[in-house]
Order: sequence, then C-alpha cells, then structure tokens
Amino acid sequence: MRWDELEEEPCSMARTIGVIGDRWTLLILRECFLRTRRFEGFQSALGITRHLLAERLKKLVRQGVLRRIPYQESPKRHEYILTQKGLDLYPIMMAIVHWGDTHMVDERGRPLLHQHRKCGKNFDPVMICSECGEPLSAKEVHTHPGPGARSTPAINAPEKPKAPEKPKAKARRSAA
Amino acid sequence: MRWDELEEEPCSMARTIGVIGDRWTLLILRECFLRTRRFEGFQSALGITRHLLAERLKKLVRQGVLRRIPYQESPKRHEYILTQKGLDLYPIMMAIVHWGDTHMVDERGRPLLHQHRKCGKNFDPVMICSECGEPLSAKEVHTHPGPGARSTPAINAPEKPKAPEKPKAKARRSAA
DNA sequence: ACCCTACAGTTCTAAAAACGAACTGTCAAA
DNA sequence: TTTGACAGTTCGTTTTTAGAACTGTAGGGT
Repeated sequence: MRWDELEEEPCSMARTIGVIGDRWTLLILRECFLRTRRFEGFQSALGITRHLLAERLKKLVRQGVLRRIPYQESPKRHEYILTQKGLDLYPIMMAIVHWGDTHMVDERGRPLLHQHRKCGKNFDPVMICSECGEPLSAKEVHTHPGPGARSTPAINAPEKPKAPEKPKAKARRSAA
Repeated sequence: MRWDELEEEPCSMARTIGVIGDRWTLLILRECFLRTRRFEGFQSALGITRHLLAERLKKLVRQGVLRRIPYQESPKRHEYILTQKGLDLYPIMMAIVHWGDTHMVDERGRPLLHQHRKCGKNFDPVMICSECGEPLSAKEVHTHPGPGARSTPAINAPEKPKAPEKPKAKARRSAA
C-alpha cells in the first residue's frame, strides 16, 4: 500500500493518516502550533534534514494544511501558516499530548501543563459526545456504514465474525 | 533524530509519536479497535508485509499497548489484545477519524457514522476542558512548563521571540 | 502414511526513503 | 568584498520497506 493509495480509501482514518501519519509531519505540525513559521525555524528546532523538511512542507501546502505566505520581497521569503484545516488538527495534537502525559511521563512529571484561558485552570482534554455531552470510550460507540461507505473499515465497525476469521489467504480486504 | 531518541524527549507529543507515529502502526491500531486480534487478520486486512507486521506487533507489545495472549496450545498461537494503555488511544483515533470526516470526504459523504449507545444518536467527538467543560481550541489554551520540563517544547508554549528567531545555525534546540 | 491447508512467523534480495553534508542563489550589513 | 541570514537543491551513503519465498507445527481428509 503506497502513500497516495491511502488517501483514496473509504476510511477517514486512512485518509487522515495519508496526510499526517508520519513522524516528521507530526513534529512539524507541533512546531506550527508552537508558532514556528519559517524554514530555518523548523529545521533548527527539529534537526530534520533540509531535504525532507522542504518536501514535507510542500506536501502540507498541497494538502491545504499550511499556507505559504510571502513576508518579504527583497529575496523572496515565505512563511508557513496553519490554515483552518490545519488548525482543526488541534484536537488530534491535544489527544496525542494527553496520552503521552498519561502514559509516557517519567518520575519528574509532565513536561508541561495546559491552562484554559477562559476558566484559568490547568486542564486535561476530555472527549465527549456532541449529542448528549457524555465522555466517550471505545465500548460505548457503535459504528455503522455512512453514505460514503464501500466496505466497512473503521473504528468499531459493526459485527465481524469472531471465530471464523479465515480470509482465503492472500485475499486482501477489498478496501481496508 | 532516531526513533528511540524521540521517546526520551521532554515532550509528551514526541514520546507518543515514538510509539504510534508511523503509518503502519496507526493502521494496525485501527484494526485492533475493529476487533482484529490475529496475525493473519492484520495481514490480510492491511496488506502489510509479514515482516513489518511482526516487527510492529513486537514493538507495540514491548511498549505495553498490546498484550500477547495464547489462545491455543497445539501449535502455540497468540492473539494481540489492546491493554488499557492501548484502549486509551481511543480519543486519538476518534480525533483522527473526525478530522478526516470533516476535511477528507468526497461527494459521497463520510464512510461511516458513529452512534453513541447511551443516547442512541449519531455524533461527532468534541474535545472539552476537564475543568469548565467548554470546547477547546488552540487559541484558548496557554501552555507552561510542568515539573518534567527541561526546555519548553509543546503545543502553545509560552512566548517565543517572534521577529529575531535566529538560532546560531546548526544549533539544535537542546531538546525538541 | 501422505498431502493439503491454516497459522505465525523468519529470511532474503531489490527498491524506496531518509540521512548528511555540501552547494546554489539573493540580498543586507560590515 | 566578505560574511552571514535565509530558503532551498543536489548528491552519495545508509536504513527501511516491499515482495516473495521458506520454516515449522498441527488438524483433516483419503
């Protein structure tokens, strides 16, 4: 399965992974939320090779996650700014940070705390149901095909035979 | 920056990326939430090479995201089950799916819908502040160093000089 | 007993991606 | 005129991944 195949699968998760599912892209996006905007800024913050950085930035711009905006004319220079599509990645970033805070910290505690400006307190992000407001967990969610479905690959898909589970070997699920 | 270096950085995001920050791992985890448990199940669902699959499963077990449990003795066979640490990845998965639903669907609409068993409705996941219950967005969050901080790499870190931004070239941020 | 299949890997070679370091080009300031 | 900031590009080397075949245990059928 190649990278560009991923983005055509009928699974929102696969498609998203096609955009942000690699280490450097995720780290570049972290820097974006940290307000890094320029090539040298990303490069020195991350230690990524200039070659890869250029490539990843181009890809993110192509995908509409970043916008490339000129900030001077003399030698033409550009900044990379998060678009709304990019800003919408925030819940993913926060969910990733929160998992790390919960499961990957050492004795010293979490590297940083998040304060909500509105209420002034340090908080954790909590994911809730948009309809009833209750916190979500995997077991409470039932997934079923939507209008864009072809087969049914996604989190918590409906019943899947448990015991049999014997695909004819080599047969790949038509669209996973 | 090597993979195992990532996991030692004082940044919960970098550490988490060290665990789940690659395409195949994320896809394998999708399958786990889909209730796939066995080697052949993952392989045929994803089309991943057997070599890589074996390696990724080992890594996830080592990191405590999956547990390897025998399900028969005859020829020894094992299943891979999400631990609590693994189940806790659910908000990340849902955030990823939701972003895809919002920004990556084609004319046909989203591949699938999520129904909350408690309230019976199709929902979207919403991320809120654990303290005041208000929805979160990047701009409303201020981040500051916690007990485990060394430098300050993370989403929305406190002020960073905007104009100067001139690291001595080649100097990598002590720990990004 | 012999062959076929299911299952869970391991091994091997070729192809693709990432690394590292140097190089290009524009402009400003010293 | 030389140096340095900045934003890349180029190129040779090393690491990963892909793809396909092979290993080994065991059950079932004939």
